[in-house]
Amino acid sequence: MPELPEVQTTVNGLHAKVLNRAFVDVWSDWQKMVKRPRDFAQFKKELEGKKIARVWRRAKNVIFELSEGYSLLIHMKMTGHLMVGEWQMANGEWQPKVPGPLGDKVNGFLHVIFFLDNGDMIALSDMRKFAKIELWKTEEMLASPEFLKIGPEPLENSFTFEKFAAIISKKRGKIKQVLMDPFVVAGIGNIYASEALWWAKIHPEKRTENLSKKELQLLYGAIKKVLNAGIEFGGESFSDYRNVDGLPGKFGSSRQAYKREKLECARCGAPIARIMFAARSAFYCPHCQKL
DNA sequence: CCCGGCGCCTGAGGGC
DNA sequence: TGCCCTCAGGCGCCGG
Repeated sequence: MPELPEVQTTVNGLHAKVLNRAFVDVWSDWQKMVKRPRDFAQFKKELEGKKIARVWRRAKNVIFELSEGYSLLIHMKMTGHLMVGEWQMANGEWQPKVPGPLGDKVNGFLHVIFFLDNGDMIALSDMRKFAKIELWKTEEMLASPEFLKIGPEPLENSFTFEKFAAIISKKRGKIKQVLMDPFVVAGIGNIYASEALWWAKIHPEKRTENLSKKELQLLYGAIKKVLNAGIEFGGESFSDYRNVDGLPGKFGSSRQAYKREKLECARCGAPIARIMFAARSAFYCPHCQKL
């Protein structure tokens, strides 16, 4: 489940490996992942020959800035991950040319492969096929309503405490749910929301209107802390996430709450609890995270 | 506006 | 061994 740190790790890896390469072909066995243009043949035709000038991230979207004013946007959703390497078709399946992590079972759900002009390939593995691919004119993408309404980037300097507090004060609801809203803050998902609330000692169901300024300050710092740690460790691979080399991230070693149900809280020793709301599980310490 | 719930998908893991 | 159920959850969308 790639969230901001996982997407950033992917972007960093892509940027290092595919800069200045041009797309020469695309293969897919699940063409409906391509949402724009809806027609796959048209998508392929428009993409071919475009050169990668930059790879960047907005919220959880991986964006390839291309030549001729185009951008290729990929959202990996739940189980998607992008890898760079070389694969070949054998017995009706794509196999990595060189044995190694790319051949791991987790990496084997290849549904889209982009072929580059140096023989390298960018492969999208996505077990659950939720990923979304869109080819835009960059200007249209940047001006699109869905892009404009994305919330601030929590790791940018412009994301000040004042801005964060102002946004939260406008939203009513349970803090964890509000944090995960991509229009409130970009890129925080289930894992990092639970982690940030643990560090800030705030109960995930605490309502935003009941948060003190002190709590908001702690939460603001905790968000930056856990996201930066996530990037530093190359992401979290509790589920299917892998980096561009097909390898798992190492954030798991510093997880304090997520998926630690019944294990001891590192701060007070009480067992971590799990509750469900908004169709999602939240993990927290019932002793030191206050409502 | 707020909230909940479903759809999109499929594999892992538990109960029986 | 195998079948059925639940769970995993980003995000758009719909409806009360």
